[in-house]
Amino acid sequence: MDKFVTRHRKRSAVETDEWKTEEPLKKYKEECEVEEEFSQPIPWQKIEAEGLDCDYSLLFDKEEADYFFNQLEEEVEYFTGDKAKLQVYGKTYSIPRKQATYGDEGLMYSFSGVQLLAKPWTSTLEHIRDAVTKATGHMFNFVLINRYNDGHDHIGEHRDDERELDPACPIASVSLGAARDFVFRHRDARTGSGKRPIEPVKLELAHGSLLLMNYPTNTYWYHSLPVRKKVKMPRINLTFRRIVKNKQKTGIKTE
DNA sequence: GCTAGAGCAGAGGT
DNA sequence: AACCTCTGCTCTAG
Repeated sequence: MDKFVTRHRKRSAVETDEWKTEEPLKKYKEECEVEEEFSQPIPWQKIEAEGLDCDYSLLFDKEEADYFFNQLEEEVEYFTGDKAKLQVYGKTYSIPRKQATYGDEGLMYSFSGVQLLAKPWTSTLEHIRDAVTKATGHMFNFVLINRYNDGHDHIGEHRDDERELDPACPIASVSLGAARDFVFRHRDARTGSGKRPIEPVKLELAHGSLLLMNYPTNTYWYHSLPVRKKVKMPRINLTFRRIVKNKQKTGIKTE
């Protein structure tokens, strides 16, 4: 039996034409203004296990999420060429997804051994970032964007490199587009000696959802976005982070 | 309901 | 942190 914490709460609208209008942005801005006056916290779902501490919520309703998805599809410039490749066991592969990075001016980060400069925030990304800040109380100076074209695109099990991240600031993962399964596995439940029978924690990341990964989740738990061949539509994932300047080194991978 | 085959998902090796 | 292979599970057409 699956133990998914959440199931499709809302049907994805990516397969419809509903978002092809300017109305959602107007409505979103109006709602932001209303929220200023009648601000009430969004409902969070706590996800906990040994050494794992996450919070999950629906940050955007379907209309807002559709709008942001569409905007990002038009705006985001993903890496191509060598920057979209990766060496594993001596072989070069194209990474099974698309990636892009945006952030505060001058922020450097390392990826697959190459130092790159974060692109400047777009207005859409600033909107989303500010919504996340408003919902969480945390500020972010960097976002890594992963685009999964369909259920064949995926990311393998990994932990985020915390050495250049501010551990007091959670990683905030916003999902837009197709809902995808997301799996946490405790490091001690993986292969090798000293293996312990710790159940994986599985969730489904819905269109418009926000997953906060709090300390010390990334110390003990690996996470992945597994292949799901039945998924035919794209998903865009934004992981907002706080990078500590002068502490930057290698190996950001994300979800 | 039952069965056989296809396809999917997960684990381990490289 | 990628793919490949192997194994076991689930789904479905007949």
